Amino acid sequence: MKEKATSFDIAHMAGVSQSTVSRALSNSPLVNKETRERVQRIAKQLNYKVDKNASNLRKQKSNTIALLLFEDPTTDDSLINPFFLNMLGSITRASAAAGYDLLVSFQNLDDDWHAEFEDSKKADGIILLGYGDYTAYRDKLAQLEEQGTHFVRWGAKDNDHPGISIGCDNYQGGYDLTRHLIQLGKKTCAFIGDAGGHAPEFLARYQGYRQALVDHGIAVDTFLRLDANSTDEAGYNATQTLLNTSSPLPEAIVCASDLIATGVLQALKENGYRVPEDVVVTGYDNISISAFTTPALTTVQQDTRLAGELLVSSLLKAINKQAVEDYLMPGELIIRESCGASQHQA
Amino acid sequence: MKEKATSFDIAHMAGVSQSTVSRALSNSPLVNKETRERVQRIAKQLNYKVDKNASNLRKQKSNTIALLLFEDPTTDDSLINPFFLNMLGSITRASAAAGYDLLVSFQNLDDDWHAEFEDSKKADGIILLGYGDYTAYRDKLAQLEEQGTHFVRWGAKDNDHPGISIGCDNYQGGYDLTRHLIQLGKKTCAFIGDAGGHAPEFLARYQGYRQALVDHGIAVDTFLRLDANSTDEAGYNATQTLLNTSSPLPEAIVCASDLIATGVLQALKENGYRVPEDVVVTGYDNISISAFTTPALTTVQQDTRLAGELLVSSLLKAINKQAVEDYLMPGELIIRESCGASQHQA
DNA sequence: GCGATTAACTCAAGCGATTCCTTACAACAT
DNA sequence: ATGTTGTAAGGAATCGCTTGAGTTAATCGC
Repeated sequence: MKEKATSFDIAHMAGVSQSTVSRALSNSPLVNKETRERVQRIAKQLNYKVDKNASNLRKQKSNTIALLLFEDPTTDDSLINPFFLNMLGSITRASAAAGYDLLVSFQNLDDDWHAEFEDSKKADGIILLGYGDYTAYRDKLAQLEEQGTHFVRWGAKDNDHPGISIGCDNYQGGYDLTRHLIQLGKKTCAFIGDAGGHAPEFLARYQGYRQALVDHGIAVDTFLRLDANSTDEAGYNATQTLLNTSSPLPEAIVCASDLIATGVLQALKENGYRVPEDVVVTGYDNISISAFTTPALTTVQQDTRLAGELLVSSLLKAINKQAVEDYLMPGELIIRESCGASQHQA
Repeated sequence: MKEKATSFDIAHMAGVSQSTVSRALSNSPLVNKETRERVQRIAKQLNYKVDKNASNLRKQKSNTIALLLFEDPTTDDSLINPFFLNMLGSITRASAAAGYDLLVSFQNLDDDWHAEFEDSKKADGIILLGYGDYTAYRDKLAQLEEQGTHFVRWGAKDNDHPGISIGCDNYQGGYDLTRHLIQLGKKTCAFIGDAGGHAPEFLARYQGYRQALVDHGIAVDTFLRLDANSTDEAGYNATQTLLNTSSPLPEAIVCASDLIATGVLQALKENGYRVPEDVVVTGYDNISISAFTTPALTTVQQDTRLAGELLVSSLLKAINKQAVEDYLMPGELIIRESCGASQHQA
């Protein structure tokens, strides 16, 4: 195996200095067009590639974004929430489009993640992704900020938290969904999902749900609010609880995520209830599964493609010291069979 | 914002030379235990992290794996096949466990990917992931090999291809699935999936299907073989074609992937056919959707966790110049309702 | 025609670690 | 006292590239 070529080799072959090679390869106007093309031709011939480590070391920047995916510690770690998997896909695309490499890493919220990436110069900035109770990690975020680390966080803006946030308007989504059910004539709505605050997203969805009830003069019944983290299993269990404690069954069940909703559908089916005839169900996220359940889930779609692009572009702006603002994306109501509405709406 | 500390700063504070700091931080036995601990303590205090670029440059190795995900150019690029998304998750975990960073990148098969990563010293090795017709890219793989780039490829071993492969035994999977249907009494089985060779995985599944038919004395009817790439839409369309051309309907439809199978289910439902009563359907991959379709899909599960671990560990072995062998993992038959069998089997 | 401008390069100083090669010093045997 | 180990640490040369400063030689203005 031949040694890998360096810029000196190219310089030698092209009969110019090594610095000229460097400039030529970065299309600097400081070098004559002919020389530039000659150098580039030779470089291509030798299959030469700039050594990123050397280049980064010298430039003190890595052209790399680190993506930290936080696993929900409360769920089985063998599977990632499909929603985040989609986000990962879209972030990958967006950063590639911006010419940045993407370093992906799974983290536990408890780990020492806050000092790993930008400090070691592996990345110019960090994207934080995950449901999760950032509250307990506020100090770590604060430390990131104090270190001057550039980062963006997925989630709704919370004034308590340092740093910039890109997120979906979960409150509005929960509101829209619930209002839709009310307009379909449902008088009693349960809510299944961890609204206790571990996942701020879920809490916001709950609050939207609650406000919709209030605005339409429906009393909020705390017995109709059940805890569940974002798994189908938790949804299944919560439904069993609901069936045991609440009689008659509410007319609608609003779930904090599609994953929960699938478990709910399962439990209802096993207990002989028909959806949407006996009870209507809604999810949240519009993960790929939700179009294929029976009945297909009415849900709220978060635009993961846009989200990925916004996360990346905001981070890059921050890196380049431009002003960046938090952004709250609207969710889109996706109406399918599980809510019992027949007409579709864009 | 204070400047980031370098090893010189630590050296100065600890009253030792910079080379001693470097040794102390890498736990070299060449430095006295007390000195080592003192240096490490100071480093932690200053929140010092070794500069990866400098370190990598000097060591000529990056402790990073590049994952190249090839998109199927024939499908809508906005969505990634959920199976590969799962693989991505498991590879991420496995490489993190091995202490390697993971650089993720989406590529078109047509791009210049073959010379990007290891050459520029961004990664010590490459994992190639994607369905796909590697045939047309054999020369690129060969070039990788010639450059001395370390890489592992997801997919079945093909003697035509350079490099090592980790894959699932798609032939056996297709065989098992089809035999299962035959044992359930099905006499006519269609196959939907691109068996034309674009996706070698699909071809192997088809061949297994075919052999099962032959072994049980069932004639292979080429009219019952339909083309479809791995999308639900393609499955839907193929089913329409099947309904138009084949009468009566075959007793079973074997699909090359779960995604295809969901489209098939959809089309059958819209045309008033019941699954599994009128016709049974099987998928392949056991993506998360397949447990939630109605009826739930009988399919073959590929162990993505094991696959990820094998890909990573094989690559690391190759990097360390140890012998590596191709590996063909067995698939596991997952029996659900769509094949009409009532009993479950592990 | 001569100083001033400009285009096109070359020089050389880092970037921050790693690591081979010395050196310093104490302990021990001769 | 002299030579021989062994242990701990320092010196300094890289790794391959980027970039500010310095050097030519040609072009320009008046």
